[in-house]
Amino acid sequence: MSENKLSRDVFSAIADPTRRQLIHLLAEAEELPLHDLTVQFPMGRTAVSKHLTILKEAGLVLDRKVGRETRFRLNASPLREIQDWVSFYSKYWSMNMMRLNQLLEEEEE
Amino acid sequence: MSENKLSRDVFSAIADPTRRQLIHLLAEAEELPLHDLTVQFPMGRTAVSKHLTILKEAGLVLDRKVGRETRFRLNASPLREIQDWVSFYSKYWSMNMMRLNQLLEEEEE
DNA sequence: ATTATAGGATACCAATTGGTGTTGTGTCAG
DNA sequence: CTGACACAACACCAATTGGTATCCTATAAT
Repeated sequence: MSENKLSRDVFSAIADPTRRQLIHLLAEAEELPLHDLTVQFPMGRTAVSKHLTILKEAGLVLDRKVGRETRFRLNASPLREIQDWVSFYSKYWSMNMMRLNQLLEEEEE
Repeated sequence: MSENKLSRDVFSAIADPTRRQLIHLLAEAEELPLHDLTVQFPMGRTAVSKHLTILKEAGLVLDRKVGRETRFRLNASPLREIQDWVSFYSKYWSMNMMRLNQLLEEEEE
């Protein structure tokens, strides 16, 4: 029933520094209304709300209405896709390290 | 002339699926000229070249001229920043968090 | 009941993004 | 020498992004 109308790419969702900061705030604070989030940024409420919508579309944020406020909380599990993607390349930067070490060893001799 | 044109955010560099595929191709192939990369995409040479420029600005790709062709290769180490960032949140997608979200959802009803 | 607050919904705007085609230049093959 | 090739450098364009200001409704406080 709760179908996501527009599924957003997680990679593009975390591309914006404001959205990464939102993720950080929500990770620390468990649950926050829009107002409390807005005051931490040098931009208006509408802009923050748009960023939260994008995070929601990527499944990174959930919200619930409590009285007159909408409280947002983090759902970090979509970030697993990022970790899976990036960990594939970890062997490539350790490979670079091995090459560098090789070059340094050759230089020493 | 040690001018680094504009240091690009690694997060935004990997936000585009075309650029992620370029990273993948370069990871597998060690070194590739622009032409060999272009034929793998449904777009023109100029578009692929622009994506490679963005990857270069993020430090993810290096290039060298060999004769009349420019060969590109991967430099994966900037991806470490991504891994550092995402690994911080791994604790948030644990089973306990999922249960908390579930409890909050039930409270809503 | 009145007023202040939280935030959804729009309309609007400038800058950026992701693509195109064209032109020019250096390089390799006949 | 003459083409064909690889690519950079532009100019250009539509769609998207990241922000604004404004209006409206629902809720809370007095």
